Amino acid sequence: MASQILDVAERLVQQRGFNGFSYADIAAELHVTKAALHYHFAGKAELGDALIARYAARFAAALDDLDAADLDAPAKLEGYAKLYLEVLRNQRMCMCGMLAAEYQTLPERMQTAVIDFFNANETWLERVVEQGQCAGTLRQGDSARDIARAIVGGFEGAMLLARPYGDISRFQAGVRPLLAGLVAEPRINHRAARTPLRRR
Amino acid sequence: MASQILDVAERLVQQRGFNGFSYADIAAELHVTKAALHYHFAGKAELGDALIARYAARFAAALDDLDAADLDAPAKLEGYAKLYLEVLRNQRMCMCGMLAAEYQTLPERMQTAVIDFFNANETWLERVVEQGQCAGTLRQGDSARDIARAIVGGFEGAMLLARPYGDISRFQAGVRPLLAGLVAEPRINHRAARTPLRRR
DNA sequence: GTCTATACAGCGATAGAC
DNA sequence: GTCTATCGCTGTATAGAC
Repeated sequence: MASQILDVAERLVQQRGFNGFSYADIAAELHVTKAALHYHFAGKAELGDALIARYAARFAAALDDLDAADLDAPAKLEGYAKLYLEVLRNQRMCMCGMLAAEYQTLPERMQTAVIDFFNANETWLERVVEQGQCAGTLRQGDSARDIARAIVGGFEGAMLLARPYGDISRFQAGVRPLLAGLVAEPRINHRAARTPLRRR
Repeated sequence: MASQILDVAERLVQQRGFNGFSYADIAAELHVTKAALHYHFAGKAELGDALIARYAARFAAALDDLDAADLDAPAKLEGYAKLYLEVLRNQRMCMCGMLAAEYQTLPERMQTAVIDFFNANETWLERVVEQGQCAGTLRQGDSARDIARAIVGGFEGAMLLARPYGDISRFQAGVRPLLAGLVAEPRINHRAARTPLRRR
């Protein structure tokens, strides 16, 4: 039961925001009463904690899978983009992107958890970017940390805007130039070089 | 009076979201009653309409100023970034970025107004990018439209993430690699070339 | 674990006096 | 234009029976 509650609440947070749904919404959808929900999650703050914890764990597992696949940096970034695309396909915003907007209104524990989520994302991306810069598949110039921040920000922002338009292709269109600017130019006399994320 | 109401409401929307504040919040801050607010704005939906209209008009005027300054494309983009930076400095999110997150919960007229805001931004950026591509100051490769979308998305996303951290430099760090990837490489044998937004 | 019933605060909104 | 007073509704949360 707890997991079904989380399923419904998760969708509602991602589509309407933490301040945009109520226990009554969840209860109605599951055909139970509000009181039943309070048995599983004492209050909305605790429900929020559980939502982020599960979401972050699932995301971390997806990143582990990408690491295990032994891909080069551009391919890993492409896989990372696919994670976002899947969320968008369900007409949702990234949960923590949504919560970032509402940040000032969140209970303290949720605030900390949101920050932790983005820290984990940035750390993972930073390693990928370092890998790519060493291998020469990603452009040098900015620090791996700054590039990681540009990627998270660019992806979250592209999602944020694609959703109101109801147009997934807007996400892809907005992300492509960002990645194109990060991937290293093929070296002179290396005409045959190509990667999934090459410009054009 | 109406403009003071808008001032307070504007700050509350940008910091807490449209679902994160109430008439009571505004009334308390202005030392008036809720009923007084309803005299100026019939309902929250009408208040929201007025908020976006004023915000969008102010933003459009700022873009006009940038056009009037007769700058090259990278300088215009830098000026555009400064607009975002100023909002962030006041510990706020872009109003329409915030509303984009809450989009599904907004009254219909507000939804339309949010879309219009982003359309105007993209159109302006698209012209700037075209100008830069023709002049050779911005990289070719992606369409001006896609690059414009990447810029709006990247900026909104960088804001979205910088605010929870309470760290303005995060915005700049996240935006720099994005712009660096868009600005054209200085041409060979043009060592002296430099623009405000060059890589490094 | 789920229910009924209820408490109590807050919400957006309105009527009518001043 | 602003007030007092109040409405009807929804919000989160709890007590206690089953």
